[in-house]
Amino acid sequence: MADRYDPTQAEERWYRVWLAAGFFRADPASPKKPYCIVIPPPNITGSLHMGHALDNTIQDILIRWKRMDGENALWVPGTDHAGIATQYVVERQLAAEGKSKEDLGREAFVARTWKWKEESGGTIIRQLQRLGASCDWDRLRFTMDPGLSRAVREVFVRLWEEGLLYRGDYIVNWCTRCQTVLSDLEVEHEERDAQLFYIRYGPLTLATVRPETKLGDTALAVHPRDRRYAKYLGKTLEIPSVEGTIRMKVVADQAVDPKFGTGVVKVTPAHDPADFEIGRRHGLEVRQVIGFDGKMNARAGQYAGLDRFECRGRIVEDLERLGLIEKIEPYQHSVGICYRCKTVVEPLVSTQWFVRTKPLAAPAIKAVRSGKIKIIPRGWTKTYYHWMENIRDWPISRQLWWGHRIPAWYCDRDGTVHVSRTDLVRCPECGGPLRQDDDVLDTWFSSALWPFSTLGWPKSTPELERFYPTSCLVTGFDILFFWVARMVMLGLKFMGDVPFHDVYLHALIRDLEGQKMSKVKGNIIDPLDLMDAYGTDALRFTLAALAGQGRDIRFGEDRVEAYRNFANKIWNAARFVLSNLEDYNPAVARAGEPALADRWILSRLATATSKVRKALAAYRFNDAAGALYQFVWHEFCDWYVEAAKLTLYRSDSPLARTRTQKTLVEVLEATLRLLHPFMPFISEEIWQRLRHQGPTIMLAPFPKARSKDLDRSAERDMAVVIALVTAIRNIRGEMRIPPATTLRAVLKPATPRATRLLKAQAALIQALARCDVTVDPRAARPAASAMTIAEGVECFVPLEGLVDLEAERQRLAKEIKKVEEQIAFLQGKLRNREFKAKAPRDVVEREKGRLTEQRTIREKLRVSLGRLGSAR
RNA sequence: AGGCUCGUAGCUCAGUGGGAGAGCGCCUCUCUGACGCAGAGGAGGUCGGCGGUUCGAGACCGCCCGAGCCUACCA
Repeated sequence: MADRYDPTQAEERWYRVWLAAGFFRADPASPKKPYCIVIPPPNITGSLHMGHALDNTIQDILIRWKRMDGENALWVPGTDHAGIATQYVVERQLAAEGKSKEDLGREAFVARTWKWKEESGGTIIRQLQRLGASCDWDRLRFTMDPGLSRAVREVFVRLWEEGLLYRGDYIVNWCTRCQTVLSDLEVEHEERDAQLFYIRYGPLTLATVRPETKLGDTALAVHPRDRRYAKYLGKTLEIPSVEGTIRMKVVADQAVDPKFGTGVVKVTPAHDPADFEIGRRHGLEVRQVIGFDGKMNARAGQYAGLDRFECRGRIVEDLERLGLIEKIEPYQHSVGICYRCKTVVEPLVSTQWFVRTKPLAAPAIKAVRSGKIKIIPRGWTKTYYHWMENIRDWPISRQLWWGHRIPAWYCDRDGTVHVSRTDLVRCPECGGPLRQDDDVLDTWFSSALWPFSTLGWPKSTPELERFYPTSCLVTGFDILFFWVARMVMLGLKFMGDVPFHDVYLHALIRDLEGQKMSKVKGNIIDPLDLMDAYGTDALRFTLAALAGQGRDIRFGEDRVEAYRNFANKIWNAARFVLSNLEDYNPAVARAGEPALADRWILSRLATATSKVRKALAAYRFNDAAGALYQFVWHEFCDWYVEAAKLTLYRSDSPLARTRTQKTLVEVLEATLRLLHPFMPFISEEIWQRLRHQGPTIMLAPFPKARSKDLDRSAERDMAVVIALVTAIRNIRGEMRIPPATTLRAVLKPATPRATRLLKAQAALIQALARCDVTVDPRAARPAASAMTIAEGVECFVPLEGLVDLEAERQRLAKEIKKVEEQIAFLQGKLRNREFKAKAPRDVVEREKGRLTEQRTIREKLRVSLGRLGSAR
């Protein structure tokens, strides 16, 4: 074995083996308890970023854990057709060839996009495999597969039949670049500096940030109880303006805030969501002056053809010239921008399909309230309720070509609308020609069906029967509304049951400055680079260790390096074990009585095992990773392996040697199984070199903590040994005595039990602390020696000729100071009568014990210091 | 505007009512026979601030300051 772990070849090799052997496959016919996760389908345009790496590492940890634990684990993989993003990519390709999608026509464009998907859409799947994802790849799904498309149609038709779907003219968020409608969720908001223009409207003045929309004004509005303007209510005013004299009616509406600006607003139903509502309430005309291209249209008269923002400047100039601008104030407000291309969204009225969400939301709220769905961490439930309770209808049509085309047909002859599971050609009413709706459905519409469409719905399949509802959904909190909430609504609606029992929402990964990673900022950390540099296992372990955090993970590469070192540590521990096994005979080992160190490490392993299990069950991946790290490095490697060297190299008892070999192998093997969900590759690589049962660690049982291994007395005794070794090392370190110098240590135990223990473990202490040990309950302090107390045992280290005794004086003074701080603290606590009266008795007793202990230590240290002084 | 989250060692973060922790970084020593991607030792913290509850608060409550996120029809 090499002295360093090299991940590159092991990873590729094992993944190929696993895949070929079909270890990832789940069988719906298996009688084992089902455990199912459906992957949040990545976009086909995507390539693996840190968010995917985190999300999928967590899922793989869960799936591998459950699979090892004997459950029928199914992880369904797939990709998402990502309407806007994919169409954008192909349009850009066309543009490079000097063509537009219109040049190709719809059919050819869609064909071309399919071709692009076949060629480039699989990148992220290969990258997930690189990450070690143990998905059942035979079940790879795509949102536009025939089966899933059928599900989309079925849902659309049934919603229509039940009146949960409607088509209407509404003000929507329009992206003038993407040329499509956006749902509220797809609009981001950004605080921007702007100007607030105070414009004279006849006898009134009003404030606006969008003077260009004044051309579309169809009324003025004030608050109904605003006395200042009561006399104008219902009147129509003649107003001189840039377009000449215009006539405006003054209406009263609750939506107007009398305290803002002048308390008067201009109403532009065609270009402002609030105004649209006001317009509806008062039957106002919708006068559109900005086109879907973001330019002023013919109704804008002299301004026609100008870009909306250019027009703003021009109108302000013209108003100023006419003396109609009263003042301009600097103003900050939030602007809606397209989440894809960051273009400022234009509210526009158009005909769209909507889902009535209120009836769907009610059961979705109940599912969480009743505990049928558990959201982890808990804090997100509140956010979920708030959104669900204030839910608004969902516009689902998108003006794109790439996606599920809306299954609605219009008859121009009789004006009827037909929604159908099968394609229609002739009008069922009049036999006239039909034209299919041009739009496609929001990508999230098909994603919302993912947990059941991937399992075969609307067909009834063994998979659905077995795995629905799925067990857990793992995703980022940023798509709680986009995706999670909608899956819950549609799952309940069409399956009659929740889509999953647990939702684990993880944090978002940012850079060390807390900035979101983005190509524009150039602060992207590519998980593939990290895997190249440090190995997949190191990256996975890092992500698990960071997963416990709140909303952000500030990601620094040095953390990955640290866990690469951890992988190497495991590798070398295994190397140590394997290199000491040539003569190992398990049959002989069974006869050996375990020594203290053996009992101790087995007990620690049992503790680590239950910690890991508990942490995984609670989705506390950081705790699980921490427990593993602590155990492997600071218990197994730091102490047990070092202790093993004594019996392996220096003991003359063959039985002791075999027994140590047995412990080493057993602990290592179990540790590898514990590590496997986190570090699949290195664990398999080492496990295969050990004696093992079964073809792969993937299917070996996940360790259970055996209560017979929990050994309180071994832990207590080993704590004494460790404390003494550490104390002696401390003296060596503080006194600057080189490690090569063998010290002498005189141990003076205070009880017969301790005496027996120390006599039995003298050789171990000796080896670990590099010193010659004498155990003597009646020992007198040797002259010119350092002294310390650990676990009640006095320990003298003669320093004659080794160091300047002044250094020891200082060291002792430092220790005394520490002890005195403790004493003062404990005394203060115990002097408090209320503490003694009200605190639980065991707490009081513990503190009393500590106080006497610290006092004893202080006295001994003082005596030591005094002797040193007089020794001079 | 409302809601939520966070403020603990130089950095990144654990710590969900009883003796302030980890990783990295830093300082000293070590070429010890698994590992220098290592070993041993060490320095470093008024737990954002102020009040309150409690025998006891980094943890619970209130207010304040600071950072961030989400929701909203602030023209």
